[in-house]
Amino acid sequence: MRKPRPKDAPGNESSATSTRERIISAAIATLREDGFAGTSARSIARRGDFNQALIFYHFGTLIDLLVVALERVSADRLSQYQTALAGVTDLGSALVIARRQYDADVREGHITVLVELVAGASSVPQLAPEIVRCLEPWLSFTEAQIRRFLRGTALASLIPPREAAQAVVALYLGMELLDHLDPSANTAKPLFIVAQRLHRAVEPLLSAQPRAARGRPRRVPIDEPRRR
Amino acid sequence: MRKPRPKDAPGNESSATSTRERIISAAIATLREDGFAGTSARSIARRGDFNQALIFYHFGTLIDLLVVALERVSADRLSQYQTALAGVTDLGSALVIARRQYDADVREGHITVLVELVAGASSVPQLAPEIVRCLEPWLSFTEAQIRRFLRGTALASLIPPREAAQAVVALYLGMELLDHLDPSANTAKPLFIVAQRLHRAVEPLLSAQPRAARGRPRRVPIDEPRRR
DNA sequence: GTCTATACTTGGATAGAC
DNA sequence: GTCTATCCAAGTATAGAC
Repeated sequence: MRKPRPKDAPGNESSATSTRERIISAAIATLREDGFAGTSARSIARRGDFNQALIFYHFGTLIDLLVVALERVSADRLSQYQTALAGVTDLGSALVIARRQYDADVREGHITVLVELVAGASSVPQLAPEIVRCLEPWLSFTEAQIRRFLRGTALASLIPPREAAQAVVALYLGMELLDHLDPSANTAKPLFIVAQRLHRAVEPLLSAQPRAARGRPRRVPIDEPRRR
Repeated sequence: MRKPRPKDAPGNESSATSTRERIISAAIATLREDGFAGTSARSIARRGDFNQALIFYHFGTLIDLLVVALERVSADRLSQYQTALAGVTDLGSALVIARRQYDADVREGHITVLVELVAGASSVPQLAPEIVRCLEPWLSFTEAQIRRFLRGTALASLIPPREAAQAVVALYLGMELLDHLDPSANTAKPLFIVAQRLHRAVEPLLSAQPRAARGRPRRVPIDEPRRR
């Protein structure tokens, strides 16, 4: 099936791997600066100031290069969020940190790259499965956070963590997509503020019942089997 | 700037406008069946069984045709939602109706077309402003609904309708995008169920205080000026 | 491993006959 | 208004010299 590619990781000689890195960086930069539409083998090579043919020598295919870039950025950002939220125990400060992290991502354009690729999958369907693969760690991370902050609250019986995680990721992507279509929309920023406001208002009703609930909310019957 | 296009609406002779319609339908069908990646002047013409050159005669540009298709589908769906939700007064049945409507949209692939175009804007940037224009009515419709169902509840002082509407639309798009990347994900469907469950649980705390609030929630100070 | 040159394909768009 | 034939640009990918 696959084209007989030279090799994915060339020998360890001199500047070999270094060139690979240069190409990856150039690909990421091009996605960030010129968007998916402006990302071609030629434009990447121009930006990175190397020969266009090198892309095919090192990666076999432009798409394969983009997939590597995707993995790189995705893993990079996720680990940032993971370490940033590692020691945090209360939802309030988690929101503050997430917001700070998000601002940085927007400022440095990390998210732009991901969104460009996600959207780009509509033009290059072969990207779709790869994106799904890279999104999965985000989903389970988000799910874990939700589980963590829901534990012991009244909402725990109402919100299924997996589905909530999907919704959060979808909301995140959707907001970026909108802001990206119309940079003046600013969908995402005010949302964090509202979230914090809501949290402050609702918090006393929830976390104020750490274990034994006073007048605990009746468990509403579920009309579908709990998944996963 | 624009190329000297023949005319947007050709004379009223015989089957003239009828051809225009055929082309539009074929474009929509192609977007739905083959996705944005599979949508070209040639593929549209093949599906509609007419000559490829007709597209350029009637619309000047492939993109212009896609924009017309976008407007068509968007306006169509929105009016569906509007009439469906017209007489509804309580949030509970609104959720039921929205869910029914949504199921129909998915089944018939209407949303697919919109999402393909939204995502396609990453490859054809000229689509972006047109999409923003078509999204605006959805935003104000959603905002109006939120206003309507929030009025008189305790949440009214916590949730700014415009921002909430943006979030809802973003969530909607994001879920479709995810389901579209991975059809087995099924992000959207369970969300409606959770929403209904949440509503049933929270409802007594909210709508049970129609006017004068008993022990009304203190108004949390806002740290940013209210927009719009 | 890197370069130049080029083959090949796809797809938007136009000319001009009918 | 519609068709055939064709042009042209962009972009992926490869061959082969260095």
